[in-house]
Amino acid sequence: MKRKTTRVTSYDVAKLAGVSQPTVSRAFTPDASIAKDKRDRVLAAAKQLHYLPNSIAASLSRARSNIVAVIVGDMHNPFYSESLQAFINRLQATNRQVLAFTVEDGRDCDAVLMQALRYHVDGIVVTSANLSSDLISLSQEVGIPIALFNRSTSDPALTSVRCDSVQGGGLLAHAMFAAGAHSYLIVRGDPQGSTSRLRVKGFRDALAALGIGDGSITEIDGGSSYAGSYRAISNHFASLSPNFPDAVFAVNDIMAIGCADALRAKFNIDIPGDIMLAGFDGIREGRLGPYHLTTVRQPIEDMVTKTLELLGREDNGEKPAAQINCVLPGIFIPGRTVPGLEEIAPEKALEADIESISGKN
Amino acid sequence: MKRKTTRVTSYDVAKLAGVSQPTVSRAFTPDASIAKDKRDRVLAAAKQLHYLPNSIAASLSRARSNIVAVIVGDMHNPFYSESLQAFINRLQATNRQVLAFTVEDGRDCDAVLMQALRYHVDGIVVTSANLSSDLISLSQEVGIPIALFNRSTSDPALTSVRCDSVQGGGLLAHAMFAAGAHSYLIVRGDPQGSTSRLRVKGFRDALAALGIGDGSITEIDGGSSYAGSYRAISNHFASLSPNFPDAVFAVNDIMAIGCADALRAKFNIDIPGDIMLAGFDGIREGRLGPYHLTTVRQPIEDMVTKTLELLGREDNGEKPAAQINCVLPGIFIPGRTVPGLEEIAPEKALEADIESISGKN
DNA sequence: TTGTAGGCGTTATCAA
DNA sequence: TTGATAACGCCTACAA
Repeated sequence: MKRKTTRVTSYDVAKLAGVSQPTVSRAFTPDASIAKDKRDRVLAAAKQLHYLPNSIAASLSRARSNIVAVIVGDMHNPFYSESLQAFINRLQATNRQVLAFTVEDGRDCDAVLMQALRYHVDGIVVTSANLSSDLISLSQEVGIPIALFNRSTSDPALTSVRCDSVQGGGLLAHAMFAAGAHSYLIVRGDPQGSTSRLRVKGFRDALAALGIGDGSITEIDGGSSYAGSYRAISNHFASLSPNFPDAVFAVNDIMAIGCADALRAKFNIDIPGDIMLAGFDGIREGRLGPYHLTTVRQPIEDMVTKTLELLGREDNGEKPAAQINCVLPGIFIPGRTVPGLEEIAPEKALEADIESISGKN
Repeated sequence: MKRKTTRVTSYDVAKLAGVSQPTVSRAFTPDASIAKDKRDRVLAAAKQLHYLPNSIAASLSRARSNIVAVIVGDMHNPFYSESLQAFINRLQATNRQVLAFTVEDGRDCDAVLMQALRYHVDGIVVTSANLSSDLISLSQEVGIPIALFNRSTSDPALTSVRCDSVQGGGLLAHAMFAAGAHSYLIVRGDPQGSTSRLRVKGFRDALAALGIGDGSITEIDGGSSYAGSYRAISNHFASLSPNFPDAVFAVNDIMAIGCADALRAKFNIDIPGDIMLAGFDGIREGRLGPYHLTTVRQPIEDMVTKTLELLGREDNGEKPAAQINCVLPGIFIPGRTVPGLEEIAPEKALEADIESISGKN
């Protein structure tokens, strides 16, 4: 069976360079043992023929694709697009590729995961999505490591990397308490998700330690999105008119931004004059002029580093006996939405904020 | 030579199911001719063995990877992360994968492109990045189609899909003129990029046709980013104090947002009371409460459709004789930053705005 | 509809 | 250091 092959292969290069095909392969392998003159001759021939090594074939032969799958749950939340970007940058720098997937609302993550497994990727990063335990065991069967990003898990088989939600929530509670808040409104996120729950827990625990009783704390559901929290705030205050809290804690920045917009537009509330506000994540949008959100930044770069390290470790067969749950501390970012904080770095903060936001065309 | 193979292959499944290996392959091929009972038997065996077809091997054999590379220039600009998301969603729906790359400032796009070519992807989408003509011809040599997204080109060999910058700029000029603006400030983007230049051209041409002379128009460089335009506005008005224009046109939304923040924070200017403002792109952030930016939305979905269609067409060997430059019209989005527009859809606009923004955790 | 045989383009093994 | 040869796991062509 003959195929009309149109692509240039290593055999073509070998013939032109007067060497064997494996020698061509060696010429393109960094630390291969090959005479310098042969390598030069091969590379010259390759350039002349416009030869490019076929990574797909290499992957098949090497049983290693140099591809990492990144499954992003909600690209609407800038935190996740920032995370995706971080993964792409980091992997690109080490000559690995990112196979990117999105999943709507953590729904049919399984189908997507299956795709990734079929490509025999070196590892899979899952951000905020729900995977079935079937798929988890399948991935282990196949030998492809999975790591959860920004998500904790009770499944002992899963590795995860996340920011310390409890500690972060506590930092924000302390800041608002120190600024004089007595009554609090918490705008929750996804009730299924561990992230929202832990942030709320950290916040409440800290308040309790400070002597703030449950009677001074109200919780509402913010639907985990800008629109959801905008509506939640609108509805909540529309019903019991003047009963405004001193402080609002939204479990993530995009929701906090929704709260800010709703409070200002619907109720003409000054932030932080009338009500102070805090979010969580440290997304770039939170640094925009109208917000200057007080928040806790997730250390994305460090989290990415750790995630890839854990994936690589498992990939080398160092299957840990126990589950690894890496929890990194969050970084408190003072903003203008809690009074008395900006003084920490009056002008520098603004400049830093501006620099941290970009956007070319 | 024996390899200690650990993975389950189609041969294992074939043996268990009592069929030949190609039959296993057929069982996993949607429209293959295979008896129903055999397919069932194969699928049962596959499930039992946790067999997953190896897409890498399939790609090699089929000379077709079902992978499309998407090279994103600037993930800091939400327009590009939205575009990337659109590509991922669309391709995922048709069982294709996205190999995602980023390029800093369109600099060493070539290295990244080379990576993509090596994976023998089915096509490459390039958004806002500069590629050398060497690489372009190489890709043609190799037979991998490239399409530019949101970028025009003079290179006759390149296919491109973009929004009509000239028409869009014109729409915004008309809107601001109709709202009573006599003097204009244009905040430019990347001077190298065609996008910024064409948007400015469309804007200026329309103004000229309306009788606004060059003397009433000032142009400054906004550095193509939030930070750049924030600084540009700050510097520009700091020097010649009270000489404020009636209207500001920033060539993209993220820059317009930077302008809005600077105008408000540094000069206490009311938008649109003192100065009206317009952007371009239609990013989600522009819909946030404090902005409600008047802008022209790029029809991302249609652009993605068109891009993939053109890539597919070339992939089927239908190499067009001439360059294809697809230009789709932009959609005028009335916002609150130009007076007298919101009346078009008073309450519905806001609701629509809220719905268009999400963000789960 | 099914099986046999060969090829996709590389890397790994082993002997020279 | 180099070359012959055998995998890698699948798909395609062809014959049965």
